[in-house]
Amino acid sequence: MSEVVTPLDRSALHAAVAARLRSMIVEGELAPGMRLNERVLCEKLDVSRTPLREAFKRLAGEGLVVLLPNRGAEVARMDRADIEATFTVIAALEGLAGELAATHVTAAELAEIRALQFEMLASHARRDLPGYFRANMRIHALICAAARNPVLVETFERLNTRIFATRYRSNLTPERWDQAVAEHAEMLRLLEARDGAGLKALMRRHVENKRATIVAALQARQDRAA
Amino acid sequence: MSEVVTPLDRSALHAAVAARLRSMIVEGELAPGMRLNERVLCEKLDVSRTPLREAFKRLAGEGLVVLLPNRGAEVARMDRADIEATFTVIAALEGLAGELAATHVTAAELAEIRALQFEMLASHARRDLPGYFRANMRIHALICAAARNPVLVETFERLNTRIFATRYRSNLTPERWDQAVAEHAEMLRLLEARDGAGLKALMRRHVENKRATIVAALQARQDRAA
DNA sequence: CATGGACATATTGTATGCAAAAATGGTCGC
DNA sequence: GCGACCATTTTTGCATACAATATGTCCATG
Repeated sequence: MSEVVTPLDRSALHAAVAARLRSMIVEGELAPGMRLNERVLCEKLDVSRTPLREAFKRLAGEGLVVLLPNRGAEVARMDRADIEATFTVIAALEGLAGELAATHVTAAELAEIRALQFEMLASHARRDLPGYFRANMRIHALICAAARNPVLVETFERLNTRIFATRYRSNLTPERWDQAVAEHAEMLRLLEARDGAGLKALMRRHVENKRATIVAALQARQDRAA
Repeated sequence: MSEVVTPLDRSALHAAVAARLRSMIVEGELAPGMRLNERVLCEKLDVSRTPLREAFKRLAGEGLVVLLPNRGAEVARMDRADIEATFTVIAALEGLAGELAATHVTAAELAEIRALQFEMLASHARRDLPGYFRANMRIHALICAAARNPVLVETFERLNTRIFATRYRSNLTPERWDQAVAEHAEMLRLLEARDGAGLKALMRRHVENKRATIVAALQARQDRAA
């Protein structure tokens, strides 16, 4: 196992450890279902067990980690049904975000979303999937922020974090990719038109389309395995 | 300050402490903004600092507690805007719950919701507000459960916990109370008719009406204070 | 009287020790 | 060869000790 990657901020160790673990989980370095061994992680992060255990509890509260009584902690597992259920809720939340953003979005935000839309088109043209997802993700986050509802932002982030790898590191067929780009163009148009109802419906559908793609891919993988 | 109320389950102390604190926060025994002094709570709950601090971190992950660097923890404060924002998200979530419940609700669940509706009518007739809220709350929880989406349930509970006291211990004008009861009758009718779209719209509106009532009450209180 | 600084106290944050529970491994019996 | 059982090791959970930070108090000074 590798050594300490980057030294942690020694003030507020538990928070720093939680942040590091969160990122390791999101990046897949700590895979779903993986057991979180205290001794190993203490050595790796160069901290004692106290802040590490406190970080576990924090992440358990966020739903990223599951605590097993007397058996420590593991990265939360997500089966197909969990992922589908999570996307369903996110679809509703993003629908709400779109609806509210249409009312509250500022000119500066709209300009930034336009810029990101072009970045996304560039990545699409280059078939640069990581670049595409980066711009895509920022557009979704910005629309959510433009809703001016901190609870919505927090809830969205919380759920989005859990399915981050699934959502933003999946494969896309050329058709589905084209469709997603077209949906984003329409999203931008509706946002510029301040059409809350339209944006709400589209964003919900957009996320539900993503859900369908992901679920189908997971189903196919499951079938291949069987 | 009072002594230990009920001894805690000594296995899984941190979880037991978290549960106890959660209930104390929801019941208002630990009010929003109140500082959580470790020594005091250790004595009161008869545990050492370790499980107590782990419980703090857990509740922070759930958003019930805020951690202040080097200054411990306090019960999360909720100003008028936070409460309003929370209701807005809950309204969307309950809308989704209604929509999905219309498809997935079982006959047994429907029967129980009918029974609770009658209980609620009884409490309303007696002007028994606590009894009314008890039945009311259980109906909302049951519809949410009937949606068959564990992520929705978890997210709903998480947000509902934060505004629990506000939502379920508020005052109601006779008119607003009558209106709420009427909305519940309509909710039941739409659920029986398996009208997902109708129930979605109604539940969202129902919660948004509640939001308006609460926000107006908070505003009035604020004005009086000024 | 307000203000600021030094000291004392209280509180929080991290590391470590100890006990209990779970995992491991090896031996025996079948 | 396989599985059950027991001893050993490992790991977790809680308590406590120690260090660092924040808070409160008192007095001196303007």
